[in-house]
Amino acid sequence: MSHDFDPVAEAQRNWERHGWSSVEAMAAATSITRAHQILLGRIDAALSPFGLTFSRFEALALLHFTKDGCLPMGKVGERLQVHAASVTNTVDRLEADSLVERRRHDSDGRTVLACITDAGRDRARNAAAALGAIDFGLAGTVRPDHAGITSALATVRANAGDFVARGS
Amino acid sequence: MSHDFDPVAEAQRNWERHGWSSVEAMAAATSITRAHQILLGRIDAALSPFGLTFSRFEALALLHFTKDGCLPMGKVGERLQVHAASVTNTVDRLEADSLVERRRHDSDGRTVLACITDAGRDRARNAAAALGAIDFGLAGTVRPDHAGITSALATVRANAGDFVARGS
DNA sequence: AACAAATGGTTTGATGTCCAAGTAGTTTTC
DNA sequence: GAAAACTACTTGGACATCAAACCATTTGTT
Repeated sequence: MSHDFDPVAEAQRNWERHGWSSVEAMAAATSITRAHQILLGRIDAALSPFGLTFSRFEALALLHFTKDGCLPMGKVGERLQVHAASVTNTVDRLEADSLVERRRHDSDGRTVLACITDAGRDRARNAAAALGAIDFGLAGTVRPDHAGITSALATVRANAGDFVARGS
Repeated sequence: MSHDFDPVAEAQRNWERHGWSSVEAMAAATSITRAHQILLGRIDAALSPFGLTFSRFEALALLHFTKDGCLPMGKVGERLQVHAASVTNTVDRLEADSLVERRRHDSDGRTVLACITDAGRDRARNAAAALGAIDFGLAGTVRPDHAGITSALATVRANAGDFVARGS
């Protein structure tokens, strides 16, 4: 499975050799891309026994965390940071599996609520346990690394407007 | 654009509240996913004027870096860490744009070589400059952060077999 | 030689993402 | 109160990815 070299280091050498700019940024971006690919592969593998993908799991968990298990489609996309069209797609599949159901909003006819079902809650709990068992694809790294990763990427997310960086 | 809260911190609170495990790993994984999403969006936006996506650019750059501009399809997938079917798709599009051309291998009839054209080299150089101009989507972060991100993710990649961790 | 196994690519089908456009339903404005 | 503007969601199109099935060419075995 392993290579004779580190792909990122190799890319760095090539960029330098050709005099291309922003080598450090390139390495960081490539690392993020690769890490994402690795994690997503492991996570989806852990979730497949439950008939879920990471996207669907995230939506399911989000609904599970809400007060009454419902959330307007738009809010789901906002929280998960995905396009509205993706939410439609995700909820379609979850609904086909009876893990979520669509309901009309009482006072606003435009709004569609996605509501988690009891089966959905069970599925979410079991899937979450499965993800915990593989440490979200990060098994093999030690705990301190988790915080290191999170904080190293915090600047990137803050810069994109994910949250307002505060003094504390 | 920014939210009232940090989505990652919010998720962390929810996981803790429900007693779900591996909270730190979840936060790290979520951060990686989100950072990837942010970067890919910016990178693809910077590349679209060139008619390229990040995938196509990566393939083009890889070929540009080789000795004679050619590489077997399989090697491309290996280096870029993508499925063979994705390479076929990517090269199809690059070829349609005359940035790459397929050639037969001299001694092995099974092998197909992807070779970058002169137009492909020009496009690669210009696109690389455009990516450098936006610091690979990391503009806004200061240089030291780049190395921090790269090293924080190195353990993840090493653990996945991207490279053999060495003493040095 | 002759047949079986392995290798290299492509094709097909299912997922997932985004964007752009379209359809309702709601609010604003004059 | 009717037209204009806005909001919420769905649909359709373009890409990218992976898995599995399928072909063609080599290589290995007997």
